Amino acid sequence: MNKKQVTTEHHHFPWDHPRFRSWVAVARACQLMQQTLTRELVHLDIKPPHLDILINLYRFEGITQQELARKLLVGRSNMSMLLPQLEKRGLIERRGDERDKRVLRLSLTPAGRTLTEDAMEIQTALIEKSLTGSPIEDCMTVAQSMERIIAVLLKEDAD
Amino acid sequence: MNKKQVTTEHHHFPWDHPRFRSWVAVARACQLMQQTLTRELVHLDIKPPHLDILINLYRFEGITQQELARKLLVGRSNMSMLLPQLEKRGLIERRGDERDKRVLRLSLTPAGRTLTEDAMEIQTALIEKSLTGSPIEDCMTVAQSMERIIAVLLKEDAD
DNA sequence: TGCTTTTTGTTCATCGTTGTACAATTATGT
DNA sequence: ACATAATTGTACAACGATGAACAAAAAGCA
Repeated sequence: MNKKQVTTEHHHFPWDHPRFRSWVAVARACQLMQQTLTRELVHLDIKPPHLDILINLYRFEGITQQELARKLLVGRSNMSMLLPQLEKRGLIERRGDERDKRVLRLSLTPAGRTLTEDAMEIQTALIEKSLTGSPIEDCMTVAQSMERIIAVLLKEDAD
Repeated sequence: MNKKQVTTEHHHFPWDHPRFRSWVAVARACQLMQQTLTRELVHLDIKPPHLDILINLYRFEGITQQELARKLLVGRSNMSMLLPQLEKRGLIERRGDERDKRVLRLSLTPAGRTLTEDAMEIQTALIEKSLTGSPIEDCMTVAQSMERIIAVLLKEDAD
């Protein structure tokens, strides 16, 4: 039995499929990264979901809650729960738009900007440390595969 | 200013780092995959966390709640919340060990086994469909990178 | 204009996850 | 043997995320 005969082998169990095993590794790595980041952000008194919000406000000043939720792939109600917390802590501001009185435009306060920079430094350091074992071209391959997956699944959403 | 001078450019923002962008793609893909799987499992009345449990019971009969929690990278209390639900639905069994009266040995019932096979088929199909755009060697590269990340972060946990 | 539909944000009940504290059992060490 | 420590599972409060129902505002259309 030559190992090259894989094309004739039947994969009875999911974990025999290379793509399945590959994806399980992705999921576990994500889970671990999230947990580790949570621990390292504890000193700043924020959690990964808050950091995701702050980073997007850092990049896209004046964004809307709706747009923010869409970028983060979460529901609007989620933003309605988290944003008031960050506002009460003086990290962000919510100002109503005069032209469209429905939307609230979001922006970082100076304190929020400083905190975001500190948190991004922590996150970047963690990612760099975790990925130093992988050459850049491998990271590019990973990114391409993930972009493809995202494209497929987003197209799936349109039905 | 030529755009080719990237080697001398400083990366002021995290999203300018290739590894950072790469990881963001990984995280988003994971999030989307989880949401899509949740939708596709709704007919079986289970969610991804339950499926993770069932698959592990399928592979490792007689496993302990503690071992199961360790494999899934979650806390023991989580298993104490979810497993009684699955037991009440007649999908799993929890039997006490006679030698060590602390532990509960877990196993699938016939109904649980059938449901698990149906759910695994759905999950496998979803993964295959999402990854068909990526050749096998790319999947292997992804798997290797993720294993390295997992190794780094698990070593991090040991302190 | 006036009516319907769509969009934006909030509220609420529900669920999964976590961390802590706790009880029961086993292992360790003197 | 006996006291101490470590392990296993549970109970509980807190938090993030979801989906559905709702109110207000804007857009589309007759």
